[in-house]
Amino acid sequence: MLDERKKKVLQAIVEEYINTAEPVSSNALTQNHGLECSSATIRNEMSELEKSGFLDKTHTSSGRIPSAKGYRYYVDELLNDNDISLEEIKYISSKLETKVNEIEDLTKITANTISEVTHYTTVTIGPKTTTQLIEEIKFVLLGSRMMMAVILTDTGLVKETIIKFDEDINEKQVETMNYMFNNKLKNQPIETIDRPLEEYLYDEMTYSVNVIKPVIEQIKKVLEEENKIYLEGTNKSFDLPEFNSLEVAKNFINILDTKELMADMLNSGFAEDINVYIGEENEKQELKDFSVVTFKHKVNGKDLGTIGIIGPKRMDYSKVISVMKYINKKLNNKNM
Amino acid sequence: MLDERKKKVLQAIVEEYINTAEPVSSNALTQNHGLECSSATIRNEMSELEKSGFLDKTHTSSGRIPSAKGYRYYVDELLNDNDISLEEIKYISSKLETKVNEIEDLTKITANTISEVTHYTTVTIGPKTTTQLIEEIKFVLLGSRMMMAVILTDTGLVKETIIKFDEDINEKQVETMNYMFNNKLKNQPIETIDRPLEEYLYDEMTYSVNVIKPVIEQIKKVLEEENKIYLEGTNKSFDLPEFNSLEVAKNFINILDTKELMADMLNSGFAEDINVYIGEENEKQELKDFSVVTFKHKVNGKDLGTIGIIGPKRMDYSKVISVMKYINKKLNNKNM
DNA sequence: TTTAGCACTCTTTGACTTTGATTGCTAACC
DNA sequence: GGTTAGCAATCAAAGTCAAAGAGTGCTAAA
Repeated sequence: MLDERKKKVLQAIVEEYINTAEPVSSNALTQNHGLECSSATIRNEMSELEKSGFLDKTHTSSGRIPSAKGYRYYVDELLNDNDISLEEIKYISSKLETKVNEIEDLTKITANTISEVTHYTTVTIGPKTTTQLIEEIKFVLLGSRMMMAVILTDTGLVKETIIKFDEDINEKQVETMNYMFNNKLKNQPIETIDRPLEEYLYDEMTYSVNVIKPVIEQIKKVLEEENKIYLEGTNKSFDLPEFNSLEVAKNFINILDTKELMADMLNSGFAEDINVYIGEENEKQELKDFSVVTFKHKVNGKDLGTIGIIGPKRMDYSKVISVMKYINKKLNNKNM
Repeated sequence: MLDERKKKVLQAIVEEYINTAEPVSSNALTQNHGLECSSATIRNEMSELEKSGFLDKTHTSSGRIPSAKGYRYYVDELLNDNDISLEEIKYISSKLETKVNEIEDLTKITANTISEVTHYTTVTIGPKTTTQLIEEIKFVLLGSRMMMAVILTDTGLVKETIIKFDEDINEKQVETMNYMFNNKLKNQPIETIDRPLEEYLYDEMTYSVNVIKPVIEQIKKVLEEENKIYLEGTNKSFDLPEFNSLEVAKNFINILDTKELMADMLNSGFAEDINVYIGEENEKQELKDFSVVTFKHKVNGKDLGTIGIIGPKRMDYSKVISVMKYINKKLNNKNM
């Protein structure tokens, strides 16, 4: 579709613009980009790339910037997905070797690492519990009117929640509950906690609705509720020149503050481990001036949640994708 | 110290400046502030208030703005701590009646309410665990090499943590642990988890260091580690005119992103329930251009943590303090 | 003690100019 | 035919300047 030299010019413009955040002039490309021709020739190429929609101009006499189509072509065809230094490899490795007890902590460390290496803001959400199986459920009495339910899923996720009662309960009751819930729920999908379970429990159990109802409700709630969103490196974005515009900065803060938007952003997306959304490719209108790269991270095939990088359209896609691919590889060798 | 009219003038200037964010002119005070005199008289008063250090000027021919001393005098002597409307009372009451199972949730709801009513950014930290007593500690086996420890303190705080082992453990061992830990730790301060406990356990117990060591370490860690910081309404601050300066906005984001700074900010402070720090009164240099109001919230005397409001020095202290006092009253009648 | 009047100060705004970077086009070159 | 030098045209950014407007401080009178 594009001849070799056009590809080179496009790549050079995208990379130069990613580096400098300034519209790229024909002159700037005559040095250090392996293009053995004059600025006039490059001007001709640029003009044609603009006609085909790969480049934009900010005004008639300005240099060129990549268009959405230009970025997309770069991401699909031109980027280097091994753009990672030895120092970065060492840093990432050491961070990922941190011993963690909870999946959430590994997700946080991973997100933090990505943010540190790429200097972009990351957003994190836990894995959807609704697709998982219940491996074990345990109840612990705390005091006389409070109980904790601990649920372990097949992917190693642990969720816990506190349940309060209006009447005293005793160890015996908790034990029975432990037995019956496990009996009915072990290795079952989460939807099982519903009518059938409720009826079974009412029939079989000796104690009252006052005890059973809050238990079922609270467990359902904690398993179905939206996962928490974590941010890393919000301030990093503010070092970028595009955030010198107050409007952009405000916009960005508003977006990060809207947790539902963030959750939708992270949960949408295709089956791919890594998805790139450039500007208007984002489903959400609010994100049209930003690019988002989402990364579903897994350990031994177990879904740990999704990490998103959110930054300017002029994002360093090579670096971001290289880092994610490397982390992906590393995590798959990790034993948890 | 200040005669009545000077107080009135100072109060009027502070309140006008809080409302408009513009330097206040002598003319602006002749209307709607109950000052029965001409602008010239007010100019004379303003001149004297400036000499005594209560007011500042941005330049020779500008109106006046309150100085740090001016704000302090206003907060100590002039503010109205019942500046709260019926709608606000209703809104706050309904929010606080939400049924919660965990202390953390109540803190979040309270912080969210404050942020909604005042339109400022709030920062939240949980109560210090180190001052609390252990009421109960329970261990739950999850699978064969994983255990959850649940710790209940005397103030009703529940902390849980996961512990992983390099060898299999069984229900019997967990039961013994339950017995022995409770035996030694019940109603004891958290410092008890230390040498004495360790030695006692090694002596008395049948199983190995491999099992006991991670348990003690992890419990210590979770009880001693800094509480998480939660932010509410970061974006709200960006509607204020002072955040139209990019420098201020960046600064603010950096501050909010520095969790240690936030933790220190919330943990410092006097025994008072409500503390006000205006500009340079803040211990931390970084906060010198902001004001912080901290609010230790309690239910029936039990410490639930600290909520901080962070905003411009031109903060609506009356509203903020009125809201906090009202919430304080409400929470003390709440039964948990 | 209060107030009217007025000169003085200083910011803000907008119009206008200059500077400099960059393009697009044309004509010559290989 | 593709490549390049040369040059006019374009436009943003920065600088200059004057006018407008808001507000004070001082003086003298009430």
